[in-house]
Amino acid sequence: MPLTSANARSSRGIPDATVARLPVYHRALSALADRGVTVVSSDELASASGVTSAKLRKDLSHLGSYGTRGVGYDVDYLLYQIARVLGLTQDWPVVIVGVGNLGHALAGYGGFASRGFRVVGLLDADPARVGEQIMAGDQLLSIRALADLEQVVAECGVSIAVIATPAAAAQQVCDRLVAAGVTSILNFAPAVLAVPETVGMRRVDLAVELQILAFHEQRRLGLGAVVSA
Amino acid sequence: MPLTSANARSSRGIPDATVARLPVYHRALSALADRGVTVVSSDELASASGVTSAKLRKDLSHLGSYGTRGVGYDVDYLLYQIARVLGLTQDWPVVIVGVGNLGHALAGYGGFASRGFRVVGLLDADPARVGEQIMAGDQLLSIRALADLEQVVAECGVSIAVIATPAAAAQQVCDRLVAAGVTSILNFAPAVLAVPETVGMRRVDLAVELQILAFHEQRRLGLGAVVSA
DNA sequence: TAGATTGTTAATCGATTAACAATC
DNA sequence: TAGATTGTTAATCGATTAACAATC
Repeated sequence: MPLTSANARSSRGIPDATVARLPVYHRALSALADRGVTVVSSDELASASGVTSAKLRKDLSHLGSYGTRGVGYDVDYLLYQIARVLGLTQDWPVVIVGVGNLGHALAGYGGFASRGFRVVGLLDADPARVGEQIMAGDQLLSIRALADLEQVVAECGVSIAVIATPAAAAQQVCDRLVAAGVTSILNFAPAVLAVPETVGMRRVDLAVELQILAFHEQRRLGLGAVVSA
Repeated sequence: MPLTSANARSSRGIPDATVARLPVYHRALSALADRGVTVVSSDELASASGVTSAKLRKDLSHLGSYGTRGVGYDVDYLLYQIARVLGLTQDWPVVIVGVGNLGHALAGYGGFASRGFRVVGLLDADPARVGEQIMAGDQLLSIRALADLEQVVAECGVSIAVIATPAAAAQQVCDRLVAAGVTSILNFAPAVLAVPETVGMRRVDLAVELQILAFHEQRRLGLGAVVSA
């Protein structure tokens, strides 16, 4: 989903609506940089991002004054500034719980690493699989026992976890992760997870995208969607 | 990500912000129904969904008058009404292009089937894999040749496709899908896909969730996220 | 200087919220 | 009838948009 807008503004004063669009700009700028473009106008970047130039300039103005009047924006510099605001310049240690088909695929999935999410731990409940070597991004990791969950989280400073277990195990894993101090959970198990209100975690439904997509398919003639992971 | 709100209102007059929350209500209602609850008040459903009761009632009022004053909402009836609006009561044929680790996992992933997305075709470029039998939801499917793409789309009335190919192949597959009449593409290849503006497809970035998540992690003390697929 | 393009302003529009009349 | 809870109203708040002054 869209992210539910529980808070109107982030602490830095950047509106949520703007933050939600920054990754789109980041992606468009990356594509431009790959093509060797060094400077881009708000008009060009806007149409590459599918927004109006007025909205783009308004959004960027919340980050600071990174453009040059009469010229445009330096692609690399703007790319860095957006990455910084989004936390993409930081390293985010991630643990994956459940190394079945999906967990295995997610471990190898390049989309994590390229956004600063570094898989530092693979956990599985099956004792027979403990010790198995798996490629996670550019490094080889050994599957560890589920019992080591708390230890891995503490050792590596993990604050983000991916649950890719069977549905039946998901809630118990979730409880242990929260207790261990993990503050973000990406749940791929087909289960609704409960977290104590006091923890203050917000819930984001990836499935929302698919459902809205269906809705729009049904309602709007010829209006489809490209969803990118 | 959040769906970009290109259009303020859908054709039925339901605000986009409301539509984006309907799947959350749907999920909360499902959990209640599973627990045997038959009637729920706006207060109860709101706290189960993480919104205020005022917002919930306002949202539901856009669908119609499905509650009973002094009593609450019938869980099953409301569930059906929301499902209908979201298009979950319809069958959406889906084709998956690229049956590697991720494509294989997605084919078997229960989250598709339970939301009306029925996998009707599996395509792969590797001739050696054509004919291979794969479980997709509750049915056995044979992998077909990539050359059959147009035929499968036409035969099954496919309007939604999942791209799970290597990055290098993604754009070509995307072009063929669009030409064949597919209006929604869920792209898991680590590539930015271009679609002609005239097609009018909207772009939704799943990765946005991860990036916003990182942002919030960084900015807001103790405010995390539960992302559910 | 002249042309181009940013960053900001102010008006418009949609979403949220709290309060309450309607009604079961 | 009395209590409970919906559906709606009106005020508030945030987001979008177009126009333009600032400035490279």
